[in-house]
Amino acid sequence: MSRWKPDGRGRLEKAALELYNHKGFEATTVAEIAGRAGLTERTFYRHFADKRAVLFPSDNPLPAILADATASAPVPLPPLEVVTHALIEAAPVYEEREDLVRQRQAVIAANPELQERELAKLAALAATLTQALRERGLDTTTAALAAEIGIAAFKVAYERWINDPDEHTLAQHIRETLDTAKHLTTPAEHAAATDNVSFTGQQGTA
Amino acid sequence: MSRWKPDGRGRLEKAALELYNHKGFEATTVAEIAGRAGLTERTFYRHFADKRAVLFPSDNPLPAILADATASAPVPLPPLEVVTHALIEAAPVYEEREDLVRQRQAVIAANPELQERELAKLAALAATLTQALRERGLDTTTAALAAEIGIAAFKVAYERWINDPDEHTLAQHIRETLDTAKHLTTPAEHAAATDNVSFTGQQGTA
DNA sequence: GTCCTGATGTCAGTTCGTGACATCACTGTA
DNA sequence: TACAGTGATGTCACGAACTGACATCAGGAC
Repeated sequence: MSRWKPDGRGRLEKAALELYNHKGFEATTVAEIAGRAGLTERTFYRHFADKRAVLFPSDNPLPAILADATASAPVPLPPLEVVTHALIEAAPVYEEREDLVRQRQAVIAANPELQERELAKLAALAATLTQALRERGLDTTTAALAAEIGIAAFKVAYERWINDPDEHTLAQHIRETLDTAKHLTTPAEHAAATDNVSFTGQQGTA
Repeated sequence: MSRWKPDGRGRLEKAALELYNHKGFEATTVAEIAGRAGLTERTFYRHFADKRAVLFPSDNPLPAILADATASAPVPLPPLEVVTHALIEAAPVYEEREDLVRQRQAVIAANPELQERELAKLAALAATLTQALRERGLDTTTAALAAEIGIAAFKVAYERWINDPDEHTLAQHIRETLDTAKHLTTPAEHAAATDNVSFTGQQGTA
């Protein structure tokens, strides 16, 4: 028989997610994770760069999907439509793993360190999109702007998807959010649509 | 005479920036910073939450400026114009400290950990903007979207300002970038403006 | 069979970050 | 003038995050 139980990496991922959920990210030590997976701390660091990386898989398919979708979009499409197309192509990656994504998101939402890492990952996706748009012939600024705005809209759409359970698909939220974005420069009835203004008194100057 | 030299915090900030510049962020230990400032490591942590915080001042005036400018903008303005107005109001904070800002940015650009923190700070600004927009009567989604798009555009404008020395002011870059954003959904001559397409072959799948 | 490879273990060390307690110039007050 | 209180700092001890160097040893290649 084999010298070790198979898929050490998978066991570490599973153990980490369980512990992060059960007792919180900060309160969980790497030694605990490794122990639960039947491995040592040192081995954890052979699979993951740090304690946070275990939640951010390195075999992430999103960059490739975004790059391919951007490259293959019809040529006459305006930049933000290309980005919208690419993001909708990527949506199934989330939708197909909904349970895991939600569990993961709950852990991230509870910890600022993990939120930082999440933002970094999104920024990396924006960089991927930027490069792919440049390869379509866009100048650097336009490419970067379309990419960053696309990711900005994705953030909002993703949060809505997470918070409005099975109301819509993520792809639908992305489509709707980017449609909303188009009207942000017209002086329509944006103001005081309803009176549900929250007078909390705090300014959120964190 | 006083028991200690005055402005320990300031000395720590100065020492940290010098060392981060000179030998890099990672290679600099907190003990070194404290030593150079004539203090101890423990005292460093009384002034700053961690090694990175020394580059991100806690008395940051930006949230208040953005919140105030958002609250005081003319009512009939479309959401993205309100955000543009607020960002331009905030620009002098950077422009007035240009030397320090550039030095700080060089350090951040050289280190992923610091880039993460920078992204987190920008996300906090987006949250501040979102709240201020909601208090103007915008619904949550529109507010969040306008705020995130504004910050996305700010990122691009800021990077252009940093890289194009004294070409334009930051405020001008912000204005131009957000003007560009308005045309991102129209199928104009975005494609192949010139032939400076870079065929690097790599997909940037980091 | 022997050699090599690769995933893991062991161990020692550095650095980050924190809690607990000590010090002592300065400040106010009787 | 004495004396208590305050606050910025120092000292010490410690847990936990990472890392480099070397050891182990099943299984596959030849």
